[in-house]
Amino acid sequence: MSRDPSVKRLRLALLLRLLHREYAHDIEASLAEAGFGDIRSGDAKVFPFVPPEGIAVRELAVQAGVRKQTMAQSVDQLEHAGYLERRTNPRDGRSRLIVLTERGRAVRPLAAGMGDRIERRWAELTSPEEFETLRDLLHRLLDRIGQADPDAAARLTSLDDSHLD
Amino acid sequence: MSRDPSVKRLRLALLLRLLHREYAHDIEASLAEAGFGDIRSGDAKVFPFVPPEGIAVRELAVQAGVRKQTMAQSVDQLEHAGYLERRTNPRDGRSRLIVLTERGRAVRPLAAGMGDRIERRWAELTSPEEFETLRDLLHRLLDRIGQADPDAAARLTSLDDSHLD
DNA sequence: GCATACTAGACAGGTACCTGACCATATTAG
DNA sequence: CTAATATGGTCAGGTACCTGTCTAGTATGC
Repeated sequence: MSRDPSVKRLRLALLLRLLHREYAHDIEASLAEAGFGDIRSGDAKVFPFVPPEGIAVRELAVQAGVRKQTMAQSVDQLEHAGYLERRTNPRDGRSRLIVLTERGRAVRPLAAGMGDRIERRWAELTSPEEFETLRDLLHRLLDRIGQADPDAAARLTSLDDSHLD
Repeated sequence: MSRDPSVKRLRLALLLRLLHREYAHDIEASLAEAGFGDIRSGDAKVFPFVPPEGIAVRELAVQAGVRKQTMAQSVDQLEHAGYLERRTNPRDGRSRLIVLTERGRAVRPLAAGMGDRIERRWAELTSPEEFETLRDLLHRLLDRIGQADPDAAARLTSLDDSHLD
């Protein structure tokens, strides 16, 4: 793992931010190309987690690693755009079941594969081994941070899907 | 680099986001602890780049890796809170020079060291070698993305400080 | 069987970024 | 020296998250 001293050592935070932004741009481009330009990149994360029988907003939030309020906002957007519906949950009056509409079902396979495709493309830009190493290192670092700091652990619960909020 | 199959493989985007959020939380905690609770984490990035003779907003933005509009917002905040001033630039009527106030100068050394301290702490949570590898891999991946895609390259100019906007 | 938690979701508001359009000043080219 | 162009800064508006608080339903404990 050679270190090139001619390259300015950028702050880690900047590297993380730039890479995350590229990811979002890629998602957006994929959606637009497939004719779903009205889905915003942040909302695409919903689709892979909506099963045919429906799912609660809270559970969706845990799966996607965001707060329930953030997920509720995405669900609002997608409901408005006609990709999904909120149904009452006959088994729990507080909860509502999110289900895909016809239109939403058309997006599902695309959305599920999108993240994989981007990661595969990136893996090929360096090397698959290098990319897996990168993922492992990020994961390990997050785990260690969570172990070292209970507050951080609470924020990182999405890693082991205990509860959020 | 052992890969533990029992750990759920999280989407790269989620790992990046969570780690970036932890970084921001740490910055915030450091500021609050040092008595600068009125500085928001995103604005802290300004301090390390303001030299005694002053600097233009645009140049600050390049250094920090954000758009000039974003930097202008941070400068507004910090000016309001009394950490810096905008002076007219005698050499260019369009430009204004950002300089630290007395109060701002008190923050500078702290702000400059904060990022380093967090990175050092994180490096110790795994191992310094592992952390440097992580940084290198992030950097390499960004470089490759920039090489492969001119559009991405344009967004990533902060890596080689050519122009933004 | 009713008071006391606990939960799902909604509502309000904030942060750290982003894009696009615009204006005033500076630079350059004919 | 003027016209075209480039640049620094601002204004307006949007996105993807966040925190805190509230309400309405549900589950539990005596």
